[in-house]
Amino acid sequence: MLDKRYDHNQTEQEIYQLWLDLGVFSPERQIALLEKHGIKPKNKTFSVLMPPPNANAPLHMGHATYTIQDLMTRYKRMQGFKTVYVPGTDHAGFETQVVYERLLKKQQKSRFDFDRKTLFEDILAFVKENSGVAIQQLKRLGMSADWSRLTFMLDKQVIKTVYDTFKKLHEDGLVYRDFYLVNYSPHHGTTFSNLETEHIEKTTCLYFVNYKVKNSEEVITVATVRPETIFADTAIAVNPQDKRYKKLVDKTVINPLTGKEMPVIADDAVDMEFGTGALKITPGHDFTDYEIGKKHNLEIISIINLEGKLQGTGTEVDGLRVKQAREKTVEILKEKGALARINENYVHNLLVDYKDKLPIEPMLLPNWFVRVDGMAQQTIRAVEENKVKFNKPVWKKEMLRWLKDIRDWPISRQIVFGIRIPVWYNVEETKNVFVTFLDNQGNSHELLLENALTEGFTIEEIREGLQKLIAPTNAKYVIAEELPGDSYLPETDTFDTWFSSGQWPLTTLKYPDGEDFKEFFPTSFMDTMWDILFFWIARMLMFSLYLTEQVPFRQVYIHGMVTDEHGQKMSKSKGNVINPMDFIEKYGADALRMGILVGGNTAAREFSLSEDKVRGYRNFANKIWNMARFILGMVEQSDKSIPNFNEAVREKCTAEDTKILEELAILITDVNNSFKRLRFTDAGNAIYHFMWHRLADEYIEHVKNREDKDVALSVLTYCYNTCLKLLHPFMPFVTEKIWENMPKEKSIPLIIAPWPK
RNA sequence: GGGUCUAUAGCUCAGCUGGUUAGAGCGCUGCAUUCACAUUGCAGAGGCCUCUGGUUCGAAUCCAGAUAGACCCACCA
Repeated sequence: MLDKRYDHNQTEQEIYQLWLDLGVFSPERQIALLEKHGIKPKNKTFSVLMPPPNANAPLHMGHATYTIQDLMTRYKRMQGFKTVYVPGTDHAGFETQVVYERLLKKQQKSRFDFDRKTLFEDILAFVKENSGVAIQQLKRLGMSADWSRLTFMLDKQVIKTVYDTFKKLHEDGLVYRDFYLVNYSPHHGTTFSNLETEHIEKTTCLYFVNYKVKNSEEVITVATVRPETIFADTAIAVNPQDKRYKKLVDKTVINPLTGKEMPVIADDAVDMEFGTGALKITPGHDFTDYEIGKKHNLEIISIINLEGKLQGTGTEVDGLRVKQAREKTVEILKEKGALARINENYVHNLLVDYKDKLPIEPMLLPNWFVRVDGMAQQTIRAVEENKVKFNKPVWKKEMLRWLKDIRDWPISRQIVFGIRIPVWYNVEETKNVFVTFLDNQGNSHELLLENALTEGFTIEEIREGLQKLIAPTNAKYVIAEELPGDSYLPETDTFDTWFSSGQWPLTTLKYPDGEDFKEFFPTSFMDTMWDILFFWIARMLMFSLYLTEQVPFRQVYIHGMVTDEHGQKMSKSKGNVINPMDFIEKYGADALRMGILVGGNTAAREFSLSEDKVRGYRNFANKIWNMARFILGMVEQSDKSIPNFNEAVREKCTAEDTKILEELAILITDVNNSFKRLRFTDAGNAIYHFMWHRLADEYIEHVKNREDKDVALSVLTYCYNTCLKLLHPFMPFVTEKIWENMPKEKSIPLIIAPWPK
């Protein structure tokens, strides 16, 4: 009846369709089906939220770890919990816009050719066009998610919740607007949070520049990698302990480029050991200098604009990009004889964005911030009190460390594809806002609103073609979802993606009034990788505690990164990237799932996945397939009167039978204990070993020689069917397919068959 | 600079609160094919458990140090 070899491709499609037809992923339907089969469900729920993959990108191997979530979901579902696995997709604002802009570039266009609204609609259409892929692939992995509950990050109800949260934060005085030195990427045209930046080592020139002391022959030499920012210098700082410079403190020096007088100040932040021990202070373009500048009340000068070009120096460097400006500035310094020397092999840590590793300019820009210390305190308490559990102590520690050191959260992003910050500026009251817009003819303008109005543009025309708006920090505004009146222009910044995804448990379950929220919140199990522990897990905890005073999930499972067979991170440049779909094609989703769940320890920081491993588990699928063939063949031969395993059969058992039954009982206990301890590898390994090396290699061989085949076959079928149940959460497809064909008492689908106790 | 983790077979890793002869998968070697399965079976080789000390009747396991590697956070111009 069954083919000699197990054909995963055909079976997996067929079985997934079977589950969809049953509707069993829906918790309501699950309960109805259980009752139909006369099984009493547990009076408890189990809920898991899927970390939303990017809607417009295909899955990568990291997503194969979603099988951890599906494993728990299936395990609990079989135990009779009312179970829901809620899927969703993310708009991934910044990432998606980057991808889309690359497409535009190929068409010789750029985002500056479109007004906000058009650009947003175009990107959304692009995402929608591609958004089926990720979901199709999740289905191929076997995710038993309730697709009727699918949430997209830009769904109406999500935006509604995000806006409500923003309003509440504002009412509670936790939102503020401030000029602040932020991580600005001239390349991407947006601000980043500290979490979105990193440092890379780079060899550059370290320039030693002389600053003359006023009314004296003396000079102070300063070491810098950024001579172009000398135009914005407002002081020289030395360490108060530094004897070399003691007599120069409070003296005045002359800026070699601008000729401006600036003070020499003393500050502990200066490292005597570094360079010359004297530090030039540029509060407008450096984070340390900004702090020092504020402390000493220094003027803050900004000479780099949003395109990364210099402006306002009154010299030939104006209009040059930072790199060229630096070369030009060095020339000028040389001409003026202010350049002492250059160290050309200086290695320093350059601040870059996480995406393209391009330089970040610290820029003084008005930004929206969320005051987070209160929420952080609340979260620290919840974590310390173990309201939320982590699978390893290290993650709890990491979480607390980050929360205790948290800074206010800049939530503005200057990208279009996201949820717009629902703020409107009354431009009759505040006219000194800076606007970039396309007029009726599609020509671009970049100027002060006042001037635009004088030039004859109407507010409406500007609003329609608006690309970017920068309002001063004291601008009057109202919070509203829709245009509040004719004299208003919208804030053009969008929320940081993590501002909306941080509310994922609330938005997917339809906080505050939805049925799902009442029934399934707090959720039971949250699985993700450690790279977004702060980005996402921390933010979800903070938002949920702030809004509901409850943690959003009771158990956090942090899994490691999937690496190649040598423990190397998969990356395009290394050429070792494996597409999960290739493995599914070749070896089946069941085999890939086993490769992830059992082939390595998912809780380790990294775990390797090799083709050999997955092939091995494909072989295992075939092995259990053939065990079924053997059993079915025997049943057919033996005049079809194999008794179900019961007390009568048990009385006739031989020593071998009793032994295998005892071992099965131990297996069940072990597997349940392993699940309790979230040690999936142990559970899977135990089942694998028992089925292959005990049941197949030994017991089946024994059965072949038995006189009382009825008894032996009854025991064998019982053991085998029990193993199918245990294995189902790991290898759902092949087990369900075999289950359909096995002799058994009840014809309940394996996916909801009662879990062995 | 602050913090964390790892080191066990050729490879990838288990080995949990110390306790017989240190385990698995893959790979390797030899043998077996009208048998449910060659996507198989049987047999086998292969380990100073990184090093040095310490605690202990007993250490892969606990402690200290060394060496090597990985990561997180912060960042010095």
